[in-house]
Parts: sequence; C-alpha cells; structure tokens
Amino acid sequence: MEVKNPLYQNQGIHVIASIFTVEKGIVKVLLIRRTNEPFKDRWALPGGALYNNENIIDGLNRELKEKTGITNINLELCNVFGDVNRSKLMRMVGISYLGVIDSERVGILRKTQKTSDADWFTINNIPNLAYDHNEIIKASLEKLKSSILNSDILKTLFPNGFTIPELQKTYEAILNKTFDRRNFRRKLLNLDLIYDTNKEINFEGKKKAKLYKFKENNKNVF
Amino acid sequence: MEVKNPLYQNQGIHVIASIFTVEKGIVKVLLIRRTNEPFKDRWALPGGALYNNENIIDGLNRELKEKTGITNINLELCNVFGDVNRSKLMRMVGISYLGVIDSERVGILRKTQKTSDADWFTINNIPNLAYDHNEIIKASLEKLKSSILNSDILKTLFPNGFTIPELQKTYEAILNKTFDRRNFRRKLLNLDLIYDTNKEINFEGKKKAKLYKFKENNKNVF
DNA sequence: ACAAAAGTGTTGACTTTACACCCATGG
DNA sequence: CCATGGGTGTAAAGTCAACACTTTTGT
Repeated sequence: MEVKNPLYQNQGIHVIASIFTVEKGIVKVLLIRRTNEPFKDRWALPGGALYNNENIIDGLNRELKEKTGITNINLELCNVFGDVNRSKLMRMVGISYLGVIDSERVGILRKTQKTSDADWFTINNIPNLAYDHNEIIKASLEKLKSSILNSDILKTLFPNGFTIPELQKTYEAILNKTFDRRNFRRKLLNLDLIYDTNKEINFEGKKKAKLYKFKENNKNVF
Repeated sequence: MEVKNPLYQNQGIHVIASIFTVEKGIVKVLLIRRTNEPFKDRWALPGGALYNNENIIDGLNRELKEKTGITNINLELCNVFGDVNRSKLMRMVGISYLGVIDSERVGILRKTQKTSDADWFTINNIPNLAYDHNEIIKASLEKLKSSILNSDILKTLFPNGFTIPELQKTYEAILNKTFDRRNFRRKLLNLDLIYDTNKEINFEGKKKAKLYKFKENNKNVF
C-alpha cells in the first residue's frame, strides 16, 4: 500500500551489528571497510538497509553474510538510534544488535571474504568509524557488560570449553576490572554451572590448566 | 531524497509506549481505545506512526499528548518488533518504550482528554488488544521488572514521598514475589538512598506510617 | 634453577534470612 | 476491645574479601 502523507514517506531502517569475540582474553569487535559513499573506505560496523519484505534478524544476517561471511549468529537487541539527521541521504532509523562469536570461528571471515575488507579490532584500538558507529560500539559494550552476567553469551564464546584463568581474563576484559583468582574460581565452581572435562590445555602459563565446559540449561552466571 | 529500489520503499516506524503506574501497590498500564480502522474500538497501547522529521522520543511524546494528554514522560527503549506481517497496511517496524507516571498525575488524562477514551488497566486484567500489543505489554513488564532494580523509576513513581510498606507492596506487585517486612525495611534503610521526612501518612493500616523520600543522585537500588 | 602461571584453604567481615513481640488506631 | 497493619532486634547461615604457599613446566 502507498501512504499519501509525505510525513510518513521516505523512511528506512538501518540494521547494524556489533559482533564481539574474545581471543586470549582480549575483546575484539568486527568491522568492515566501506566500499561505497558515503564514508567510502572508512571502517564501519557491518549492517545495512533493511528490505521491506524481510524480518529484522533475517535482514541483519543477510547483511552479515554478504559483508563478512559470518552466518547464523545469535543477535540481541541493543539500541535504537533515531536522530533525524543521523543519515544524510534519507531518514534512517538505526537499530543495533549485539552478537558474539567464538574464537574458533573468528578466522572464517578472512577465508570466505577476500573481496571486501573485514577484520577484528581490539576494543581499545577502534579507528574513527563511519556514521555514528563509534557511539554504537560504546553502547554495545555496555550491553555486553550487562549481558555477560546473565545470558549464555559465555557458552557461545567457549563452545569447546575453557580454562578458568581464560574465563577470568575474559570477564576482566569485558568488565574492565580484576578479580581475585581464588575467589573467582570458588564462586564459579559453587554456581554449579560448569564441569571438569578431565582434560588439560595450555592457556598462558607453562603449567597446563584444567579444561571446563558449561552445563546445559543454565542462565544466570554472576 | 527518493530511493529507487522498491525493496527499500514503503517502510514506516510505529512508536509505542507502555506507561505504567502504581496506585496502592497495584500496577496499572495506560490503554486507549482506537477510533479508527484497523482494530477500530479495540483497546491498544498509545502510540502511532513516526513522522520522518521528528526524533523518536519526540514523536512518541507527540502521540502521547494527542491521545492521552500526558506530557513530558521519561521513556526507555524496551523492544523492537520487526515481523514483516505485524501490520497489514504496510511494513511497519514497531519500537516500544517503557515509561512510568506517578499516581498524582494518573487522573490528568481523564480531565484533559474527554474526547478519546484513555484509561488505566490493572496488569492482571488486560483485554484483548489491537495488533501485537498484548505481546508488547508482556515484554514491557519484563523490562519494568529489571529496570526497577537499578534506575530512578521509583523516584518517578513517588515524587512526593512514600511509606516503606507502600514501596514494598510496589516491589512485590512488579516483581511478583514477597519480601519479609523487617528485612525489606532494613535493607532499604541501609542503602542510604532514602530519608525520613518526619511526617506520617496513612497507607493501608489503621496506624500511620512514616513518610520517606528518595535522596538525589542515586541510581542502584536493589 | 628459576620465572610464570595454575591450583588450593582459612579467617573475619559483611549480608541475608528467619523469626516474635509491642504499638497505634479505626471499627 | 480486637483486628489490622506499622515498627523494632537478634541470632544463625551464607556469602564475600583478603591473603600465602605449593605445583608444574618451558626456558
């Protein structure tokens, strides 16, 4: 149907994803380099304009696949950016989502998407981005901070298990604070969320560390 | 600017507000009766289509003023509803916000908006609403639950002070659980967020209860 | 052999929970 | 005068925070 009132016309939806990963306790976000105007050659968060015949999550997954090669990521609503002037060409409402990807799959995008630049940036070293994307990342990081405490983001980040020092370093990086090693371990174990796989792997130390996994069907972590 | 690709045309934004209030410890939500098709005469959340020249919060406040007489309410993003088919006429992305209003202002809408129906419904007694608005209320209540723990919603709900039993009943209604009277009081007082006004008012009991107020500049409550 | 990270236990402070009685007042 | 809700204290259980030493292994 066509809408007659011009006040309702020429509006669009931008869907935008902040995809985070953690490698060796360092938090990184996925950026792409824009190939078109506006902001040609600037780094930006992946995303784009939503089609009028697709659901939001589908549209964002389509954009992610096209621009980074990543598929099937779990996305959580993060923020809405509705300023009238945030896009110069027409009125676009931006809707940003938060996702995480495990470090096993971090490499995928480099192999599948040689054509367009897509790369991971550590969150302390983000360049000047297109649009209001620096602001969006900032809001997403806040959301990540609060989400890590009560969602299955950690399970997504460590599908093949983790050592407790590794998990602690992840917490410390995301929350930007430190924990006492012994208290962290005790609290985690007392929550009855994880189990010892009886394997050991090297994380950072010379000494091997025990490999744990998350149990199924648990939600609240800290 | 006109966009050529038809996939990007004919999209609009619905802004929707779930406005809650608490009277005598009973949680209520603000609904309006629709005067136009579709869903003519059905109850619905207040809101409407966003103009392309106004910011989201401004548009929602405009709709609220038009349809309920309420002005200047503080709104927090709650959810996004992007299903392609959620509106029959054209593709509308719904963005829902959460707001609260103190019981002193509850009566305003009745006085200023005689023409259109607007009324408060207790959350256990919501009729069958237009669109997906029952679903939206459900999501908003979840957001209210989590927001009450760390925002200034309570300060907004009780601008002129409150008694501790009244506050407790509000908590219990929103969180749908009960607290021990003595422990609730002690915890609240220990948080150093409120002060005794040295006045007493009647809440529910025969005995008067002390009137407290929130101190300024506090965020986290429970 | 030593540096660097992994693993373990205890204690005191604080917080949470459970619970019982008196007070004020409207009916 | 009694039913109803408001106000207070205490003890036991649980959680949190601070802290030191031993183990493993790559160099």
